[in-house]
Amino acid sequence: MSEIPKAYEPQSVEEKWYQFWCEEGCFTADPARVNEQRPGYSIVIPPPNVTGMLHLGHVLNNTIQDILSRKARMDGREVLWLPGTDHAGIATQVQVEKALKREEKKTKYDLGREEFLKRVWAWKEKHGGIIIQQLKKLGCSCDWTRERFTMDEDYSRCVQKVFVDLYKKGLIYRGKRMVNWCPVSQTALSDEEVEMKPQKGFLWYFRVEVADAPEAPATESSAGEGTESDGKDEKPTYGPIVENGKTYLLIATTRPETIPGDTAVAVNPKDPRYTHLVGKHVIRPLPVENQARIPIVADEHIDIEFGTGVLKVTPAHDKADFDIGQRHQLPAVDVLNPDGTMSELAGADLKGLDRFEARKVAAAKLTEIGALVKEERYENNVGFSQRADVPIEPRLSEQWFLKYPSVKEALACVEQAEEGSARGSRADSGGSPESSSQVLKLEGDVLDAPSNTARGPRALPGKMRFHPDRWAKVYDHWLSNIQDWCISRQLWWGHRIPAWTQPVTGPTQWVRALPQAVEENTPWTTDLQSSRGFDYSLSGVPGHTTVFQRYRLHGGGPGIYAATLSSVEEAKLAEYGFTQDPDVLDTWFSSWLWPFATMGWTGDPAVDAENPMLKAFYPTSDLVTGPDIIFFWVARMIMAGYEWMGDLPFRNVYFTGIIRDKQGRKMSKTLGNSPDPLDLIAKYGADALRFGVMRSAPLGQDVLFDEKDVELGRNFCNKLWNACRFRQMQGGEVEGEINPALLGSDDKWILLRLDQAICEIDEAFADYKFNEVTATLYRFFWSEFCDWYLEAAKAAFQGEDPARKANVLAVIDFVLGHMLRVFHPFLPFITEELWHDLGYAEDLPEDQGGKTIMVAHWPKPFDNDVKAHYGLEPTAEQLANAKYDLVTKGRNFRREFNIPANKKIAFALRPAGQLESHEADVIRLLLNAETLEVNPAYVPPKGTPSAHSPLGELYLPLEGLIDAEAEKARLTKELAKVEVEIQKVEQKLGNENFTARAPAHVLAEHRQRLADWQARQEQIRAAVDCLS
RNA sequence: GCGCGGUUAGCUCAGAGGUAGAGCACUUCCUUGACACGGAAGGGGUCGCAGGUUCAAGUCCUGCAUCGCGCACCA
Repeated sequence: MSEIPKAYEPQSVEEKWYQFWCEEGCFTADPARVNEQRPGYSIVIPPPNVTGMLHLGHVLNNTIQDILSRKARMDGREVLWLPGTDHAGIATQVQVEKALKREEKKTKYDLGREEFLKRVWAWKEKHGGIIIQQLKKLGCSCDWTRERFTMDEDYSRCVQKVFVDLYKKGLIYRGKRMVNWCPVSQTALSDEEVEMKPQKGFLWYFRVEVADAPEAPATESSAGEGTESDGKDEKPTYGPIVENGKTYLLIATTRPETIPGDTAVAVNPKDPRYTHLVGKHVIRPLPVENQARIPIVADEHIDIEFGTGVLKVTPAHDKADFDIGQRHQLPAVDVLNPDGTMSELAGADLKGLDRFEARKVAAAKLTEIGALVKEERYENNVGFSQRADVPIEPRLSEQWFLKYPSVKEALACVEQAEEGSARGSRADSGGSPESSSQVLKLEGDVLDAPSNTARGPRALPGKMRFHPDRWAKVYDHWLSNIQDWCISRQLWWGHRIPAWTQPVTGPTQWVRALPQAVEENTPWTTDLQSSRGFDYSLSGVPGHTTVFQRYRLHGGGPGIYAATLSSVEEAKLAEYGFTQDPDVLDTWFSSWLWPFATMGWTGDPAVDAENPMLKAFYPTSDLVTGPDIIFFWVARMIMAGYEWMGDLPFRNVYFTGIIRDKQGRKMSKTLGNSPDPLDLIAKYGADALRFGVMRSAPLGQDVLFDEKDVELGRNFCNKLWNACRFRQMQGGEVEGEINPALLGSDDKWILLRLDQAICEIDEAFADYKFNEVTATLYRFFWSEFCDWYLEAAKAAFQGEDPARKANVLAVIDFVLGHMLRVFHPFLPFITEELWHDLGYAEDLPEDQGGKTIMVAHWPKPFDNDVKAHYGLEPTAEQLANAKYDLVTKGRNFRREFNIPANKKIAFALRPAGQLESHEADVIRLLLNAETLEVNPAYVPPKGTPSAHSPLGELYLPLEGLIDAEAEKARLTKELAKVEVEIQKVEQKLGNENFTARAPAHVLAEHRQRLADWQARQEQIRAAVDCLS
């Protein structure tokens, strides 16, 4: 034991212990140690981007994972918290491209693919470890020996394997379709990467001439626009315009620049205004040099109410239009380049312009040719690229798609917490895998045995639970309506698609080139109808195969696709004239394998069945992540888990809230409202940051972050530090034996409070309510242990009884020893430091806290034997409570009568019964009294303030110093309050319905309450009498 | 449009049928031998609104208001 400094200084402590834990291998999981007595517990980290920097979201997320991991270790489980990063395709590539431009003024094309990728790897080696280092500062107990990266060789192989497997199953296909195109990143995106945002723009109304209109009836309105009768909101009505014998249609659009791409206009077949024109043609106004005739088609999709009821159809640049085009066999004219500029086909006026510039020019052009009728301000939802924050461009493009596998299983496994039946599963998870901790039987003090509480809404066997469970509904909805996943990205950084292609130029070309067997067995497939591929070994080397499919694109030529994992086969394919697909896979197509690809999964069932890591740690126990990636990641991992492991990937998913600033705004770099967690750690300490964040993060709510929370965390640590320092300053034997015979009411009270706290904490843990745990920790340690128990203990320390003093020390050690352990998951550093400083590690076996508090046993609530042994009967608690109540009232006198807090004054107590002298000593000390005269026959001088308690009457005899009138006023005020309470209770008890129907214990409680208030009333009245 | 969440003390949030809670902020007093990153004592709420169920409603039900978040092809 060394002297500890007055204020807690986290920096050196944190550094020292983190290094110690790592050097001693405290975080390293060993699958060989897993058995019935020692169940495995596992979490895979949601891999942060290699480009990433730690932000408060990471702090929240990873602190929770660390708490779960550390708690599980103390529960006696073998814990794997598996860390790593993902390669973040677009984000990383963009960063490196930017750096390249800045430093060398070059583009990736200047370097070429291979050289560019070298640069990305170099960049990754240099910057990729930053976030990992930051997680270490936070205290994360990840198994760093098993750190993974999604581009690791083994991991990449898993990705390829999965691709070929799905391809072979006919679930992956290539198709020419409308995709979400990001003109900045110049790649396709999945639907999930598109964010709808309201945009202010214009609705342009322009007219087009019907080229082959029937003779206009004379009665036809000649105006295209009218207004509906006399309504206040003048809602224009539209119809064909007849003017000078010509018929025109009025069309509303937000995107006039795409007019050159229009290949039809469409109306609803039920729209009487236009039915006679269906089948006719209009003259497309742009480009002016190419005013083509395009048909008027009838399609149900058109909303009669919207705009003019006429829709321009641009199959190449709108998803809905594309579908209409399919239904009516319309050509698609692509008027945009991949970078968002207008193409040749857009015509001379627009060609080369950026799409937004072109929009203005197109509108001007319409005005110029007299086609524009009007423009109005308009707000609509536009899809934005999440990554580049620019409007996406729906674009017809050839991409790889995936029909999601194992959807049925994924839908079935997540328990929907509905009213009724599902509620039943809340109770004991008797048969659940989580209860495997119940088989734990560890020797030692009952108080030291690990907790085996497995209450709460944990998942049933084979099932999964979301916390909070409302996300199950969101998940369910998404999974029930999913579209095929566009998995190819036009990037260089990522997993290159292991598919090779060769277009078929002539009817027999490929047949000559490839072996007969391939031709005969290779099925045809299209993007609408898939089938299983044909497996063949081109090289003839055993175990090396290629999967072939013959492919016909929509409106395109036929081709052959081949997918293989084998480099030997790849060489052969090259020989036969195949080229590898240049694209890479969506990053999520690799992260969805994270829970098992990180554990050495190979895809070979025989090998995987013998994999000790998978056997010990799959399925993982808990996943902690943000709800913003429920579709991107969580749902897809569940599908992958079923598809390749035949089992769900995790049992519980904890969804964190989103961290916002104290005004409720999202954290963002541009707002500058996102504090750097490392600064906070430097200023307050990692424990303080952890505690502060956890304290303000209720389950299922967003977190409004305030630096004050971290300050509070620091204060808490400092308080803990000083409480332990106080203990240390008392000296004496460490963790002496507690003698039950010497326990006073305060000792018993704090032991009961400790028991209560442990119960509450276990319960909150079972429900993943971490902020409730912190609330209990805070209350128990600060409001109960420090404010009352330590203060009361000073009476023994100042007293003359060495046996009592030693016993109080033993109680303090007992409580602190338990407290440090329940604090440990939240405050790993300071608890480890104090654990050793106070000498609690000394007598314990190495693997039970002797080396580190990390594996000290989690405290267990007291059983009846323990309670009986220490005499922890409810009356002990009542006596202590009565004492504290009396003390509070006594202290209140100081304020009422303006007596400075530091002035020692004399009190007198007329006890209601027997009061042991050391109990009186405690009261005297807590009152900061000069003396406390305990006298059953005490008669107070007139005008003496008094307070009533079950322990007796407390008096403050300050002759001459007390203003009798003021005291009378005080008592009268209190009397009024008491009378209000009496009235309330009497009213209730006077209600026959209440007395007849309320349960007995409620009734009894009310009667007791009334009696208490009435006694109080009497006492105050007596006191008032005494004053006059 | 559909779905989900919030609305409780000045602020941030707990509480889910039986006497309204915490932290911060505020007021007064206190550098007393663990801690001023501290101690003591206080003040402060008709629990968004309106109905209903109940002996009893922040708590359960129905509607409404309001803020926020998902999902959705209205040009």
